[in-house]
Amino acid sequence: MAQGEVRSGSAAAPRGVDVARHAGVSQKTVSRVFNGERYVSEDVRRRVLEAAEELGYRLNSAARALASGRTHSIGVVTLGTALYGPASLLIGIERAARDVGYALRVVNTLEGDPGGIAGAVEHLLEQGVDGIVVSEPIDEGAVSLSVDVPVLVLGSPAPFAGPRTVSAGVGAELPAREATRHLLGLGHRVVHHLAGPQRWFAARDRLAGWRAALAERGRDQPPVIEGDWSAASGYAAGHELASDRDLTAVFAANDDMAIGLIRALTEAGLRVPEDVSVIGFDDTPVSAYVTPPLTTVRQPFDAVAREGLRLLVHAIEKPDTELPPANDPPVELVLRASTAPPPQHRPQTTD
Amino acid sequence: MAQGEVRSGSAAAPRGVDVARHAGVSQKTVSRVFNGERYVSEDVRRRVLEAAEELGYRLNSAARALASGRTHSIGVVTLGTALYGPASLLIGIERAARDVGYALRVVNTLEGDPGGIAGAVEHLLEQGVDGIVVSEPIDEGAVSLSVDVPVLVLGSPAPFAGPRTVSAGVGAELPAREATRHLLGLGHRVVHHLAGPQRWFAARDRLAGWRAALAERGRDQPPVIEGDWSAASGYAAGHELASDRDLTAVFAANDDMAIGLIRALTEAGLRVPEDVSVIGFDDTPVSAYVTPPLTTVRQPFDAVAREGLRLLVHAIEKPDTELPPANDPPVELVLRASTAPPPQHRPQTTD
DNA sequence: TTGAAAGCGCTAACAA
DNA sequence: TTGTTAGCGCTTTCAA
Repeated sequence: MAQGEVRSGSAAAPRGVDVARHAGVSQKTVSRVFNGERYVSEDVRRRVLEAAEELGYRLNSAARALASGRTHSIGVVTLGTALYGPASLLIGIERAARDVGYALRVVNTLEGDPGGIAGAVEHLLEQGVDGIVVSEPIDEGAVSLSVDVPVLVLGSPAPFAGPRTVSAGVGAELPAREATRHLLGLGHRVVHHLAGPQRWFAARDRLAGWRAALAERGRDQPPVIEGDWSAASGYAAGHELASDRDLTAVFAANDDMAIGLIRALTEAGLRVPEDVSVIGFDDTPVSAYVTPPLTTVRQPFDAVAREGLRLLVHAIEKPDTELPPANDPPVELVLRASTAPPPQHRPQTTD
Repeated sequence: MAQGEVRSGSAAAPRGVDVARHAGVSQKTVSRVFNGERYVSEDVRRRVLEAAEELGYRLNSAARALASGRTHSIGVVTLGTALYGPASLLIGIERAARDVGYALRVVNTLEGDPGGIAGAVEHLLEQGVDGIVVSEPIDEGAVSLSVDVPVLVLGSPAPFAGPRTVSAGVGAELPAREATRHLLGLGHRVVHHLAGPQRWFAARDRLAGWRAALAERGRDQPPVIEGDWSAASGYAAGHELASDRDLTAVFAANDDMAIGLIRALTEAGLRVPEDVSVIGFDDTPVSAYVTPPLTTVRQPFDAVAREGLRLLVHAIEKPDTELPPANDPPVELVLRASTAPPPQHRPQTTD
């Protein structure tokens, strides 16, 4: 194993003045160099950089923040991060933030946390951030916040009204509708929905898309079963649904639930997709490799995060100019083996 | 939808002196109240709190950090966070950190990033952190860092030597050995290993455990196949392994690869567990619901994070006292349906 | 193109 | 128990 060595700092950290003295310039000039300001001669810049290197100088971000009022950091409120969606969004946000020179502060609010999202936002505000991202929010009723920085809401139309609130990745309804249409197009007369927890806006959108697809074909809407995103809840739902003689197709609000659902159906003696078709949502990395490989909806998490951050940074850095046009990245239906036409031998009524 | 309202800040944020004036005390007293210091009369405390509430006062953490030299925040370097393990660790870290009053700054270093872990650490140091967590590091050769804060390395024996380096969750070898033993105990003569990427220390530990289990029984070690943690890589490996007539058991270094592997074996006409037993590692939330439900090793990510943070915070706050004894939380073998005795009909040689 | 001076809002050290 | 004073290391403003 390659061992790295860590030089533990001994004396106090060098400051800008130390570098300045070393380079024979003023402290302000050091500041100029490190902020990439204009009006620094090439010679001076080089000398400052050398001196800084030699002393192991690092800008002190606390001092910088205090003097400038800007922290160059963005706070993220995320829920249930171990879920594939939120985790993927977080990665995308970090990436995009770093690319534009912002650091990330993270607060993870699990459902049921005292204070909820509002508390998490408050916490971030105390830490000092130039902007806030609320990733995949849930409905916590009326929330009143005193926020003086721009807020980006990811994965739902902004649940907080506010002059400096932007959003991205709000397009879950349409793909949910398409997923349902896909099943309908295969010939299924009824499509059941295994919904996500309805406090999540993302879950509501999917439910709405499903309803819309059924409505446009004039189909009945069977009762909705609500899960909690977990495979375990999908499994429980599957046991319930398996007793329904009319069951031929289910649209699950995420892949994990779809996987649990399929397991339960399999245990009940139903084959997927021969007896029952199942479609998921998210396209997690394992979804293509479960049995049967899951037909699902792929979400462009990275693109959503990047797009959202673009808007947020604009709102931070050019507060008085208009927002650039939003272009939500496209969501994609991924056809695999868990969906098929309904079984022939089942009784079929006419329209 | 319940709409929250956001009161956008208008004037400049109130400062400690403003609160002080309002409450008729000195600024220092306000500071005392907000830091929970002793020697503040109940009456004064109440007045200060009321004034602060009224003005919407919030401590300015940049000023605090500048004056005190402490940021009350911890930086996390994490790799490929969408993986279940790292994502779970991150949640645990955030939780544990918040519980002890620390905020979190996150840098996500993907494999192949310029600068790698060292660059990420440097980045955190610039932001100002009181301690650093390196979660599930990979081997990037000799790394030389000038770090003057304590470092916690999660999931591997510290790859950075250093006076203020602690570690937790380093026990992957033993459970890997037990997983292999389980297969051996079932009667399998050979256990193959589908390894994780060997730059990850976590993957090396699992490989070592597998080797150790085979060695203690004097069994041959078949060639190791190396994946990249993904189900896709497990699938590719499965196609390779399926042609091996002797294949009856595989220990995969994580659940995702195990799932891909099973898919490939299934496609090759091999049944799991009747023909081939497969055991995974991690116990992701879907592992119990794939077909067949996966026998695996459950990692106590939350406990590991909590334990590690306990050590880190000790190193931060009491740098001169001895570390409390480490107690790595236990890892647990979860028996499900993907493992069974080897097929009877296969030719069996004697020991 | 460079520099000097004046804070940013807090905590530390000391006094009262 | 409370207050006073002096920085923390930068950026801002203004002057040279």
